[in-house]
Amino acid sequence: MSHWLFKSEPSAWSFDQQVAAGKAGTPWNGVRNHQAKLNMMAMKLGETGFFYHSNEGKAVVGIVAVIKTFYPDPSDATGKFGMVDLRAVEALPKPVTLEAIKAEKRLAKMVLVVNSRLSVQPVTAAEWRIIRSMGGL
DNA sequence: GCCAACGTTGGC
DNA sequence: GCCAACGTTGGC
Repeated sequence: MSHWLFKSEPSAWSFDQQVAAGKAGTPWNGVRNHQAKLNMMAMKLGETGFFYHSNEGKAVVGIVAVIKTFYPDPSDATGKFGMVDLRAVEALPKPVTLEAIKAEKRLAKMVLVVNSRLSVQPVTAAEWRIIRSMGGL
């Protein structure tokens, strides 16, 4: 089982909205970056990821699960890009801020730190465990 | 196929 | 609001 990290500006789509969408989930649409696309293509049903609030908050705030694997994004006229469907699993009792992540030496190689612009990122098993525990899970 | 120009993202 | 980093576009 791999783990992932999804970035969203809360003003565009927040974890609260993801929670409100319930078990039916929502498509993670609008990705127009090939590296992010490749990451989504690698996702398997039931895999989990962090939900990260960029710009405002700048913190990992919750956990989501893949409930539908990669399929074409109908809003992409070129037909090159696609999306997966996600549902909220649970919120972190304590959001883990970017500041806290940067301060943790074991997370120095996280994609979030090294390539902050990538919107859909892989997370290693160790990073997953560390951030979950920092978040109070 | 190179690369300059431009647009966007996202931390600060 | 600024600007660095990065991706994309388009002229040559």
